[in-house]
Amino acid sequence: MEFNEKQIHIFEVTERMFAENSYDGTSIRAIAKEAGINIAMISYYFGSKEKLLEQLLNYKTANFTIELESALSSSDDYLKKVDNIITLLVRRIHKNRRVYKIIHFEYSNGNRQIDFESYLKTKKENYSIIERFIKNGQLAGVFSKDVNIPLIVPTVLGTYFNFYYNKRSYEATYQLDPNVSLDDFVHTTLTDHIKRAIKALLTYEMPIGN
Amino acid sequence: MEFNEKQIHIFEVTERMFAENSYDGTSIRAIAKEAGINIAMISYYFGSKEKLLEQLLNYKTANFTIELESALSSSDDYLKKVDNIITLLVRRIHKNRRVYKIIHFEYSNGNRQIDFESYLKTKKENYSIIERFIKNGQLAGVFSKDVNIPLIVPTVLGTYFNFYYNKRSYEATYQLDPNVSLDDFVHTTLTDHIKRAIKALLTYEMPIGN
DNA sequence: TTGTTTAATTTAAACGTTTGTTTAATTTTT
DNA sequence: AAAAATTAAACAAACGTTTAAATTAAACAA
Repeated sequence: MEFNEKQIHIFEVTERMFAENSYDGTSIRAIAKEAGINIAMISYYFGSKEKLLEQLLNYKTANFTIELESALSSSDDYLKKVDNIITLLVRRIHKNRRVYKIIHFEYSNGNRQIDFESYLKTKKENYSIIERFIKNGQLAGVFSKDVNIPLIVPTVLGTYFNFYYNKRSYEATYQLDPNVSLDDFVHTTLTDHIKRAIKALLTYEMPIGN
Repeated sequence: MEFNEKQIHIFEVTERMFAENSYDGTSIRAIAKEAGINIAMISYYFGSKEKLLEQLLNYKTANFTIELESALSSSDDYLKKVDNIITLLVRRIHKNRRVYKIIHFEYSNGNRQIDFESYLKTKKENYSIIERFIKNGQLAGVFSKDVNIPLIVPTVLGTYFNFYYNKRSYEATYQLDPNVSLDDFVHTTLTDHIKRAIKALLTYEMPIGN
């Protein structure tokens, strides 16, 4: 799919508004006003509001084949490669947090039918790369053998999004340093925590009796 | 706040519909139809749709003071207590996953003003209990000293919710055993994974050079 | 370059529905 | 007889979508 500048601008505005106020909480009039266009342009360009959502999701997730391969082809050791992967993952989900939020709330419901095959395909490919890396690490004796591999990425992404979705109460509970921006916190403290958790998980050997 | 049977029934219906179709995606007519009542009853009982949301959240989160104390006062060792806490946490969030989803979307937006002080207070109390437990474990030499304590619960909850919010693509990617119910999977495989991750994180000592 | 024609874009206005809320009358309970 | 609960009907406002006219851009022949 090719989109012109105006369509991409509508995508940017729509992504922000859908993420903040949900699909049904955002009227096409509000989108048009924010984007500086006439409401009829949305039907003209995308056909309907629902098709706008579908094309938005496919456009925004089209480049989700992250550079995992290059991160894994370095000469670093296994634990350093884990760090590299997590740095990449957190950077991507933080950059794309809004479209992820839309997916979590509008697509995860089975009740919306969206053509989203390309997203699922990319997800499978990314998982295969990570799975192979971990299995190699297990064969090399670095990683523990009884790890639930499919649940590792959910732990990485979940930690980030649970922080993001609870930012409001998180700030109230822990009084974050107001001089540290969200971006800084995510790419330092939060990323370090996730790196630590995953490296620990991958190298953990159950104490006897468990 | 005291609510009669009819109000509680409306809460149950509303919770499910708000979680599935969002606040703005659920009309009070749809709620009334599903609950078998007249639409005017919602204004009569709750004042407005927005006040229904507020009272729903407060009602559904009123009992979030989980039995952490009892789980920590047992004679189990520290690692077994971690297991106990996680079992409790996962049970609670799974049981209350719908209201959590509403909170994640409708409240995490700063733009909705809901009186939710009691929820924040409970959260702080629960965190204090967990913080004290971990610090005791650190003093006892069981837990590592350089753990980010405020981010531990986000990792527990986040793993669960990332699975829940991506269930649709998760199933497509990993072909879950269709004979294992969601409840079973959560309380066995998923809970075990989280237990392992947190115990590993709490006992992990960074290799030299990191 | 010109003027002319065709296509693409943009607009304001209107369409029928659905929205949350309120009213006033009715029924049920106390 | 008084209070509480329930109902159908109506309200204006907002919704997604479509229409037909107006404007702009592109293509083309001279």
